[in-house]
Amino acid sequence: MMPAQHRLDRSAPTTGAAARLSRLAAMIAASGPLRLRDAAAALAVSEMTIRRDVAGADGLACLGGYVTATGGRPDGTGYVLHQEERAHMAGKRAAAEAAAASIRPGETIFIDCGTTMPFLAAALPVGAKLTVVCYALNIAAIVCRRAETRVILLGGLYHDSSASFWSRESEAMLGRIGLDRAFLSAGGIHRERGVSCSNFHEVPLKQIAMANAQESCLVADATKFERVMPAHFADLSAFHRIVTDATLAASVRQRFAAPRPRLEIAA
Amino acid sequence: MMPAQHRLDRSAPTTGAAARLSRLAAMIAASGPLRLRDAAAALAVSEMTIRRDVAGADGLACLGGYVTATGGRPDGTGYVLHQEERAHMAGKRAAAEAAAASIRPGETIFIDCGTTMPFLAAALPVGAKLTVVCYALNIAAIVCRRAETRVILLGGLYHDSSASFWSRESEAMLGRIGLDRAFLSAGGIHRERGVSCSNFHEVPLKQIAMANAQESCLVADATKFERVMPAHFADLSAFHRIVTDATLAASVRQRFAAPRPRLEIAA
DNA sequence: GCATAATTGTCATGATCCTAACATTGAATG
DNA sequence: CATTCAATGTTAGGATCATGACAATTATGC
Repeated sequence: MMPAQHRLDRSAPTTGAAARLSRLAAMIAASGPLRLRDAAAALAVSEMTIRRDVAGADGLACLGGYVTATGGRPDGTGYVLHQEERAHMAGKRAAAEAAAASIRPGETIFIDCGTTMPFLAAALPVGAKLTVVCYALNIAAIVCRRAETRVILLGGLYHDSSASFWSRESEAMLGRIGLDRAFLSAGGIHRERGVSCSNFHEVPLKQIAMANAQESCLVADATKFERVMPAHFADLSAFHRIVTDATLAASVRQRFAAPRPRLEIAA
Repeated sequence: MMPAQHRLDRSAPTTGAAARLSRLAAMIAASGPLRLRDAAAALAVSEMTIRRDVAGADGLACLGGYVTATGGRPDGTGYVLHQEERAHMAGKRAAAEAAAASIRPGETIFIDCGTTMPFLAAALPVGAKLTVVCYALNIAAIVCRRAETRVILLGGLYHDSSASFWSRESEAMLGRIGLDRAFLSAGGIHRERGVSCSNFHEVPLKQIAMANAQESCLVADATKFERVMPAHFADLSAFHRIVTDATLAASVRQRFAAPRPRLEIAA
């Protein structure tokens, strides 16, 4: 009935299941998912033992012959998706695609970071010869695949929480770029308390982009309304448009009915 | 003989394989790998169509029933590699891994762009708490997954040929970063005509990195020796080490036998 | 030294995935 | 309207993966 741990924990285990697990975790953190047979060969045990080790561990899983980290980070590490994270996927996509529909060929646009913006990046009109300015790794990864598109990535120190970069030089660079449209995301949209996000380093970049853009467009699924996040970065009136999805409650729509920003509901 | 494109490009592709691929990439960027059946359901097509789409795309792959982002694991297992990257893969990996072995915990290192450097990025010692400076998208994609690693990406305008960025601001930023080691790649290594690459925009960044580093290490497979590319960026004597693979011809080894740079052959 | 228990390896079975081949749909063309 | 071709769906098979049972090995305690 009682499980295995009948020995005291050592501080540095060099043999046994615990040692294998830590080595596995290190290998995966270093270079991504690992083939099960490679893991078995590297640790000089059978695949079955790897499976058993992983089965009794948090944060690791065997899927499709690979041993991989669970927890699904935005860069594609790990296989397991949290239901929570995907719950509003349809809303994000609808809002992002509606927002992207307004883009005209030849424009220079700014794309924010966050989990909504990848959908916008993917929905950019093809063959439109755009110039895209961004500061997130996952956005760049999508946009850089497009033909006929100039991509400017604002670099700097990487922040894992939003897969984005920041530096003083990036602020200066962005300040010199004239934008046709800026597409911003937000974690909170509140009638009185304005628009906010969770990461403070994003604030200056968002603000500079809005200041330099002829049109500022806020893109967010309906769950972001009436919420407030720690980092305030703009008042509602600073936006020309808010694009969201159709699940926005009627009462909220009423409260946000104003000439500016114009509230657009994606079909 | 003529391929598919017999219609003029529309401004917004709402159907077709290209549109599905973009959406898939967005979903994966937003919330990690997807179950194949979920992807099929979300895009209202069969799993077979998802497989076919993904098979004809770079950067995505189907693994174990999931569709996931590739790029980051240069070991070839189930991953799509560009033709260029396939060539001399064993040599590139051997040289890169030998070069990475010299890295000590806590160091600040510069990693160049090119097809050899992803192997080095993947071979960085685990748990070493490094600071990594880079200017290529694919390098950043690998390094940003590592835990306990600070990543600084030098941004700017994207150049597709080497998946790298360049800007004046990046040069300034790099100029202010003190480096323990700079790992450089090259397309040509010639005894008299020095070290060269194909893209001119890489030249200043390489030179600044070398100037700021305590040790400059050239990493290249054996096929790069005795060749000259258009953009000269350094003399041989500017390097402390050259790390290459064991297929280097004996005659060439003799010619490059010098106290500096020290020629190291990976086993 | 022996008995016991934990650990690991091997095998077998069912489930799932991957690929190829063929059928079907739909759009463009004459 | 018929034809043609590309794109997609369906089916089936072999390959691979996942899981449980059991055997072999190693470690531990008396």
